[in-house]
Amino acid sequence: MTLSLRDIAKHAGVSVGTASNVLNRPGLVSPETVKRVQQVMEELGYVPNGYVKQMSVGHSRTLGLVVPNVFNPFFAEVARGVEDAAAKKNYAVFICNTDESREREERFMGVLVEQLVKGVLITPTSMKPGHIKTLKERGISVALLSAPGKSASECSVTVNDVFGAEIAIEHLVDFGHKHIAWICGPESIPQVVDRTKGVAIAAKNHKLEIETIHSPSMKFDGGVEAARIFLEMKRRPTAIFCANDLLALGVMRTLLAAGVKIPDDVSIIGYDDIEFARTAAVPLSSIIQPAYQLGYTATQLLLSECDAIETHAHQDVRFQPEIIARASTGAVKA
Amino acid sequence: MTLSLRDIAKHAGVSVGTASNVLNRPGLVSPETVKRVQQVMEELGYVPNGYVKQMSVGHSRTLGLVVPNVFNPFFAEVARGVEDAAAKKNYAVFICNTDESREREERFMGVLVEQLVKGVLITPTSMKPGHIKTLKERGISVALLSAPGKSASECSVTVNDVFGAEIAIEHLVDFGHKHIAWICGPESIPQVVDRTKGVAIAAKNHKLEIETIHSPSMKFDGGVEAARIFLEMKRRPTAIFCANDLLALGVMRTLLAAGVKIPDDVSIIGYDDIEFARTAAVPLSSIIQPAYQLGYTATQLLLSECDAIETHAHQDVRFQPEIIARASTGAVKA
DNA sequence: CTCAAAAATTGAACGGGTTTGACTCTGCTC
DNA sequence: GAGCAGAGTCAAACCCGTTCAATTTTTGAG
Repeated sequence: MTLSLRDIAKHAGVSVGTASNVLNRPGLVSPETVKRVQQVMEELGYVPNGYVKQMSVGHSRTLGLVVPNVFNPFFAEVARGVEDAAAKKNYAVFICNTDESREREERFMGVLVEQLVKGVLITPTSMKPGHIKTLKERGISVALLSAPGKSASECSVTVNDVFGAEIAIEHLVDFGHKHIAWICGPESIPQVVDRTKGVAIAAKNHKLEIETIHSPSMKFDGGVEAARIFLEMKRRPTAIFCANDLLALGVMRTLLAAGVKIPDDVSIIGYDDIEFARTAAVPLSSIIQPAYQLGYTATQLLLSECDAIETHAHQDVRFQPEIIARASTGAVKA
Repeated sequence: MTLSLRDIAKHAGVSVGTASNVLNRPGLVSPETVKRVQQVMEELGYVPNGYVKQMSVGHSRTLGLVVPNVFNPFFAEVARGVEDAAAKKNYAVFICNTDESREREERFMGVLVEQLVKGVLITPTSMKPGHIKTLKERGISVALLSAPGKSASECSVTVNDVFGAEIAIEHLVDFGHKHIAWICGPESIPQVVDRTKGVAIAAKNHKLEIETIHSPSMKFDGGVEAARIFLEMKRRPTAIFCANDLLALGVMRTLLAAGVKIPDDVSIIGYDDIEFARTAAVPLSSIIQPAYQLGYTATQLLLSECDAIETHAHQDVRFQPEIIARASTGAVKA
């Protein structure tokens, strides 16, 4: 049914070996033969079977990108960086969306191993390093995306989340806020942990009162839920720092709907600076992360490891976040 | 290096065939043997080589999802539907982002054929049906996502785009608008064509004056650009209908920045009702499409075709869009 | 024209699963 | 105790592109 290289060889009157060489080392084959074989391939519409090829060669030209939520514009931007870097080296990218679920994360690990991907870029949702060990045992390179590499057995590209949280809080302090709500996501997420650390440092430095509200997810809904909790507090903080923009937008919507004025009654600042932050009802102040860069750099690192696994030295690249102040943060009203 | 089924067989003291049967037809193997082999697999941490397996079987358990822009929340939602439906039948999904580029679309087609995906879900950016034929020749099932199936050789799931555009325009007409700008994307995109049709029908029915502004892309930037053109018109329309929400948000931002009041000076309505439409500076009126459903249904259809290719009858499922009116549309000011 | 070196080509082995036809046991019937 | 069905197991064939040692053809110097 499907066309095999043997069919091509037969049609072109050459051996399989020669046909294979036409594809992979045309230098070894005489120009006329190359032309003839290529013509037959063209005519019959031959496309090599990638599975067999990769099996024969022993490795693939695919990468896996495992992120908690592709639908978060921040990760979308990261993914774009990854794809561009991968495409440059002719790699394809398998995007895996774990939806912040441990179970899905594990399922995908299995799929990736089965698919014999060459390398995996992962933003771990759970801190469990077991997965990564499993991958490495199978000879799959791993790079950590926006999570610090602790094991020193893989590359990582991060943005300084501790610092990012610090400058976010300091921005609020500049406006005179002393009582601040910190809406954070699941503590299994490394970024959340670091940002919480940053909040704590800033709180200590400036003697702030921090109210932590836990959201079960880093998504829009989580923000809606957190805002409800916020609204029920008897003594409301004057400002809110959210672990990402999606949360912040959820919070903003809920607060506005409840008649809370932003920033007059409450200031809000998010994290990630996704495209929609600036188009929000009240343009959202946020912390800028170089998302595209993050993905691009991580992929370059990963591919350099794949290409030269022996000589490769693991690196941790760290970017610095910046603040972008918009209308959602302002001075405390008396 | 890597563990093969032969290693497992040797360790468990059985033949390769039996080991294979343990994995695939445990019914044929005695309970004790199953247990013993499984134990060995567990201990040694065996993961079957997916490539070989798929090669041997001749097909994979992967689907390709080819969309113009994963980063558009609408497609993100579609993708989620696809993933859920696929996961239910234990398929993995390869997400391919064409970025509205013909070249990328073609490149991915090659990758998908090579990867021997079982089926492909595609939202064609170009109208070129050649790709699809190529896929079908290779025995890969295809389903069209939100594009009408013309060839009757595949399933399709669409939302009635002609009607959607009609109700959008009629909504504007209800507010007294007679002079309307239609910001449309590349005409190679089937949805754009249909929506343009709907605009034309409504224009005829209500004797409207339509100004068409072409945007090179369906993305945020396209909206920014289109808005600049709009601002330069000597006699500005009183309302704008955008081919999708991303465009509309780009337009909105640019207009607001230029001091245009929405909806007092200009009404804006988008298409897709992405999550961010309602959180925009001026909550955006839009046309709701059942995005998740779209993806889910298309995948079910595709998988039913994959499972029973002979008995499968192609279907065209068509959803109806609905309008959601928000603050961005209002009556014409005198 | 000869012969060795270079170029081109061949064909079989390989990889790691699946599948299948053959074979060996059981346990049962008559 | 012969005959037989069915369960369990095995070994070999197969899938298809890659690779490489072996063979054939071409080239060109002497």
